[in-house]
Amino acid sequence: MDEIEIPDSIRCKFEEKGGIDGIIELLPDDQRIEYITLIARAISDPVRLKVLFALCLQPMCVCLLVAMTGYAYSKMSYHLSLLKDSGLICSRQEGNYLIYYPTDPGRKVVGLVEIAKFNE
Amino acid sequence: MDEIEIPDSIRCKFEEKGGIDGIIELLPDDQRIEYITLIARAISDPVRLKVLFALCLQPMCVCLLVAMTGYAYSKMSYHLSLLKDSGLICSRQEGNYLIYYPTDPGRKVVGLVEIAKFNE
DNA sequence: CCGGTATTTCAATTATATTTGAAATACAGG
DNA sequence: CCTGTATTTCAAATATAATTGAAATACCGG
Repeated sequence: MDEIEIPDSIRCKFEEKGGIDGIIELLPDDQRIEYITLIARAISDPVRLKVLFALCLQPMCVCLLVAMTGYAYSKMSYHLSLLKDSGLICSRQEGNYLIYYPTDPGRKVVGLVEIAKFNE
Repeated sequence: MDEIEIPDSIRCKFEEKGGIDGIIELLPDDQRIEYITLIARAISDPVRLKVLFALCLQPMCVCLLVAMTGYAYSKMSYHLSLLKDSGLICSRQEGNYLIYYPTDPGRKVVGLVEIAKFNE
């Protein structure tokens, strides 16, 4: 099936694993890949990541997040909606206020990031 | 210092933590935040994530990655450069071929993602 | 029901990321 | 040195994401 030249140093191991098709089978399925990239995109912005961390310390209303970051309301609202759409945070209404707090996956993501010390 | 109204349900805990300034101090520092977002951006694309997973299974030359994904060379090269710039993969030359393989942080990222089963 | 506060939504703009195909580079073997 | 293969680079085009400020919504207390 493969008509590709494969460099000697990897051919043997590569073929042991069933070639390209074998490797593809060992990869996470597309649904999982999509989910991971969704989460990664959500935390790929410094303010969104800080907000997620902060909410894990303390649920907060939008006005506090605005005060914490210096962002405009509309900007914060946009970023909160991305975090919400990715399932990392949610909110409850209390009077005039919307209190945002992390979901279980949100806490898990923060936990994993904290494990990863990346001490290069 | 804060001239913001804070909803009752969170005021107490919020002030215990030192208010906004207290919470900001508990957050990861900016350098760390930037590093995490760099990594997150790198794996925020499905093909880049698959490539990283695949390289953890088996170092590969570009032609194999191209065959695996169906991407054009120039496209694959662009995505490889992003993964490389983020420090998740690197390469060694062997004759005509460039063999890409994961760095330690690259393997660590894949390991963390594998831990995170996100069984919602 | 009215005025005020908290927050979101919207449309227009700007910025960033990705794709594309052609041309350039780099190496191996004859 | 010439040819072929592997890969990258580049500039132009396209697509996606983020910012902005104004207007809309939602809820509260009087």
